[in-house]
Amino acid sequence: MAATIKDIAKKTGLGLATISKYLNGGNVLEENKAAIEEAIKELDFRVNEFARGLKTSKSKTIGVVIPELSNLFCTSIITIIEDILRQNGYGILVCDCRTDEKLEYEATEFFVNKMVDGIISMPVSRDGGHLKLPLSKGIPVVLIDRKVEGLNVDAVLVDNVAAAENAVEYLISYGHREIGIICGPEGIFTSHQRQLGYSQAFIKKGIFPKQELMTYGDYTVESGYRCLNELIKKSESLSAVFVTNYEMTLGAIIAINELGIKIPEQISLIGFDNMHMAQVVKPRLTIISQPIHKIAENVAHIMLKRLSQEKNEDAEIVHLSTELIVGESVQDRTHL
Amino acid sequence: MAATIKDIAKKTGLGLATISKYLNGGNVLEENKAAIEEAIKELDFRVNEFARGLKTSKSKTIGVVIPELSNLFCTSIITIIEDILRQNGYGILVCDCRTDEKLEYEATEFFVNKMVDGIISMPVSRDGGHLKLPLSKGIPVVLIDRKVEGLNVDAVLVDNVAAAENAVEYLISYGHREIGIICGPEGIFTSHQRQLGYSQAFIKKGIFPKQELMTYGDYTVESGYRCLNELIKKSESLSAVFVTNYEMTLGAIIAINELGIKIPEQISLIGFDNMHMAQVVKPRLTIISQPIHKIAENVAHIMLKRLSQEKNEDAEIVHLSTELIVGESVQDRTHL
DNA sequence: AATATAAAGCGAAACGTTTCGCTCTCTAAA
DNA sequence: TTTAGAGAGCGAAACGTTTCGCTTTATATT
Repeated sequence: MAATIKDIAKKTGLGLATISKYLNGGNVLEENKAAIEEAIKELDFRVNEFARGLKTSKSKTIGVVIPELSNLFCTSIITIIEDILRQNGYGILVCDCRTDEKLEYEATEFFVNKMVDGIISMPVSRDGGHLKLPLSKGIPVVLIDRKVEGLNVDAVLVDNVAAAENAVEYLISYGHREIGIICGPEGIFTSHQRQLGYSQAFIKKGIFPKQELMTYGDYTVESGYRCLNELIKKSESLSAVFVTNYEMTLGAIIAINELGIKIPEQISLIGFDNMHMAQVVKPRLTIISQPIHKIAENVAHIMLKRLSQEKNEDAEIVHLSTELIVGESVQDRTHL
Repeated sequence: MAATIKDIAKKTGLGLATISKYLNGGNVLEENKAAIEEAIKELDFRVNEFARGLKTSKSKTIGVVIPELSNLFCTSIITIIEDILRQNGYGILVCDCRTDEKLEYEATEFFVNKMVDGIISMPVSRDGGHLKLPLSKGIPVVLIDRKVEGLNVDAVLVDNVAAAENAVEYLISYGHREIGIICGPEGIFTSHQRQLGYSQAFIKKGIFPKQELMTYGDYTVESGYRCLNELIKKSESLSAVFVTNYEMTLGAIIAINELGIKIPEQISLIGFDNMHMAQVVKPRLTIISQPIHKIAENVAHIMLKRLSQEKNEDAEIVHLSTELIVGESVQDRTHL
């Protein structure tokens, strides 16, 4: 039914190889080019990607495995990656593994069977077990947010320890001591890193971080809301809270407002991500901002580089740093 | 390099056709089945989907075009659809067209060129122009949230007029008259529908809806925040607000809390979507809840049905209704 | 015992590209 | 004028499946 290059060849009187050469950017006489283009338009010819793939073993498709599709950090990054990859002819197959290692493994295998040319993963599993299969097949893998030890794989990372440390140091420097933290889920790498930064900031000042000021959410609005209420209950003298992702920051703000507590007079707050939101709320939020654009661009470009090169060089690990955007949600207590 | 069915045939001593039959669920002797399975395991054989696709013209891939990946309504639905489709062997190619008609068109064409077996679209364009191409190629299309006039296409719809009407009627029945609405972007179908329902509720009571109480956001948290502030500025006697999506509901709540206005004593609120969130906030929110699970399931199953049938029957239009979940965010003013 | 029917298996052809190895023509250099 | 070399073009083979049409074997029915 659909036109093939044979039809184009017949119509133009040219050979198969010439049409193919045209399609793949080879040298073809101007007049023949024009003829081919006309025939293509007339017959509404589209390359059959199955046949092409059979010869080239390239699907021009990248698999993306992420923990949650309902997480703004994830989706913001995907949107940008998708944009860049599509402009280069690649489509993205997406799977949200719901922070489940088993599903993550299955999704990755599914992608390999679907013949993806590459895999982008924001890994859930600690050992990156799901990546063994694609790697053994020579399929390039780029990691987001987490390096997997022992695996020689490209990764784009953010220094989460430093991010959290900066936030807490900042609070300490403004005279805060009773600082709560709303962490992510306990098993997750970034969550652990941010908690580590929190503790380090205290330890460097010779203060021992208090266990009861650490609460664990699951990166959702609801859990931020719940954890903030927990903190308020646990500590009478709580003067500041550091929230470690965007959704939980929203939840925490809702809870604080509901309790009629004033930011920053009664409680100081440092949030996470989404500068846009932070600017619009009053008082403007002091936040840790991750370079989402840079992360996504790096991931996409590293992937494109891998896809276009033969030899696999050593893994490229990009480290990006976060920024502390100062708003008005932290009170200066040094002169109190 | 990779094993093919020829290798399996050689190893088992069986013919090519038998291996193929096995792979596609035909009748094969128990003992041969076992032999094939062993060979498959040993050689780590995986069907080459390019070759299969070349013969069958099926990619086992569905393209999904949505307006925004940062919208929870969209992503919640996609997550469920993806789950169901993957369990049936289908992968989903995703494109977030940023509410841009041109990008929507390009994405759809891109998907057609990528040989998707079907397209799921939450359409941005009014005339569904982007769907002409896939439809002309006999590629099944399922629409979410919007029927396109003149196109005989399956769709899963929610009665947004009734949803908004119910919400506003409810407010009116509780004695509210000065009711603001935070609408979505002006060009968008669902946005328009909800606004229509708002107006109808008033008109049915013989009241003429006030232009100045209608504000237009863009379905983001920031715009909800902004619109609520607009409403407060515009009307002194504002007693209730109806917000027409989840993100803007969040933004509105943040704004209300910030202004120190009490819900429901000083202002009543009806939000949209995300029951989970609505339950957790205090006071519990009264919301219009869309049947996200049902929407996604219907879309996925209609698509699967289309993919497995030869003849194309008439379009199936599923209408789902929303629910008004009563919380504590609306004040009874009838006895004031 | 003869026959019909079902089950299981087989090879060859076909799907629509890309690419190898080749030829022919034209221009530029010697 | 001769000779290289580049530019442009060509057909055939190959990629790894599925499927058509066929044969053989086993079982059930008469």
